Amino acid sequence: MKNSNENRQPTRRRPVQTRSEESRKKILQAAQSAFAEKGFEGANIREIAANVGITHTLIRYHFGSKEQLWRDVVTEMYERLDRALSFEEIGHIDYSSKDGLRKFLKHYIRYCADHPEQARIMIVESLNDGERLEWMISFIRKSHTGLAPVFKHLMKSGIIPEVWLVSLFYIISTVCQMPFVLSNTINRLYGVDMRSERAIDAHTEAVIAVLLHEEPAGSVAWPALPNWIQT
Amino acid sequence: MKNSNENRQPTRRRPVQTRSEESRKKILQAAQSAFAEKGFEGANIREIAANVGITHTLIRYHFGSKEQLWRDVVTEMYERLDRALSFEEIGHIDYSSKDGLRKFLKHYIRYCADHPEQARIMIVESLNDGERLEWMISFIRKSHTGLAPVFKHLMKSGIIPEVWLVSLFYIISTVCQMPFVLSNTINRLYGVDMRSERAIDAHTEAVIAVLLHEEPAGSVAWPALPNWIQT
DNA sequence: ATCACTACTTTCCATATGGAAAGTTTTTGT
DNA sequence: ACAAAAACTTTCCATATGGAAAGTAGTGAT
Repeated sequence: MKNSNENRQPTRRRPVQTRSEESRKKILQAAQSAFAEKGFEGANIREIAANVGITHTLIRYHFGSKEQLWRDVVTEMYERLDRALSFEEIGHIDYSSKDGLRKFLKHYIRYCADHPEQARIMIVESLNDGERLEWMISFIRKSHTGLAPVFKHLMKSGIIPEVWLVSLFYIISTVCQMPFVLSNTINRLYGVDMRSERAIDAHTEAVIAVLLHEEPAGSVAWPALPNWIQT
Repeated sequence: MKNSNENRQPTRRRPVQTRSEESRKKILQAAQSAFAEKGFEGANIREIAANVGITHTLIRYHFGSKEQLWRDVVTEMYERLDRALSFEEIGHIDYSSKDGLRKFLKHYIRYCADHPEQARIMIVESLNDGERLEWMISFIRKSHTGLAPVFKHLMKSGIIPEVWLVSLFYIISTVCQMPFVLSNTINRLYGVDMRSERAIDAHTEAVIAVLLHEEPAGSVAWPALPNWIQT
């Protein structure tokens, strides 16, 4: 009744219908946006359902509860991150080189730009604290466990100064994430759309330049800024 | 009726009583925590009132509405930030030197550690977007306007690579803020209390080392980390 | 002391929300 | 085509929430 997987073959008859999967996907997508915007408590399943064009009770039918919907959203997000940062993708890079770090940053910044909801949901739950954060910690720990050797190697190779690992982790990750997490503010403040290629490229260049402490190539045309900040 | 200032001397008689000011202060403090934890919609004035030991209608009496309470909280926060980063404090520093940047970072990181709610509220409202963010933008713009010359100077002096100003702003500010914004996650993940002096010092050292790209002095004993990350 | 004003509480209301129960429609295997 | 199962909707309920109205208690000037 609750878990979607158990729901699939309960009496071992009748396969899942395609319309069901379509509804599920649409609900998950809308729920991800809602939870990222409003947080768990602020989001409401009626609105999510309305955005998908269904009734709120269908969410309960598919996911059992608002809480379980949230868990399925988070699970899917971290699986997506795993795929994006899997060793198939970046595992072959030589981390001891500056070029390796550059590639990693490009990969991760692109991911953050494409999926800002992930960091948003993580942050919102961190603020709230509580059981949902505790549950999410296992996913976060997995990510950190995978990346820790990379960062340690970078420090030992002298590419990054040797600092407290926790700080380094949050310096690198938030520098990649936050402009996209805060895209609404940046848009209202600077009139820049952080989802634009120009902005993503400019930020990628900036992060690489600051972390590796080298002047940017200058190949990127930075998005223009309004007058109040220009002079 | 609505605005607290108008409420002070409505019929220009009877000064404000001290108990009133005490209630106001306590409400503002509790509201700041609540809004930072749950966001505007998630926070509820009944709970805030209960934490202060009053009834929720008294909040309405003092602030007019939940919305106005939020505005007063935000206004107070940004006034506090203004005081902390006012030119009296850091205006005399020579920004063109590395030492100037070091002093600024120490100042600001200390502020973020002492008042993580500010960045939390700013972030939550950015996620939500809407009228409240628009209203808050004027405060944010003021901060950015004040700091932009500093960052531009640092870039022209060659202390920081010349990058897109928006990126630089969010790189520097979030690097200072986020570990304290996410202290709940860090605590659950690494067992480290980011409010501790050791953690604050370690992070300050890390930020300075990474941004200025110099090996840390090593005078700070980093907080110990759990086994799963150690090896 | 007492009166007027401030500070605060009690009570009530409309609405929103997650969830439960029961019903209806659509799909599918035979 | 038809019965059974899945997919989805309608209806109802309990609770939570912000706010309004009216009442009570505390305070200070005279």
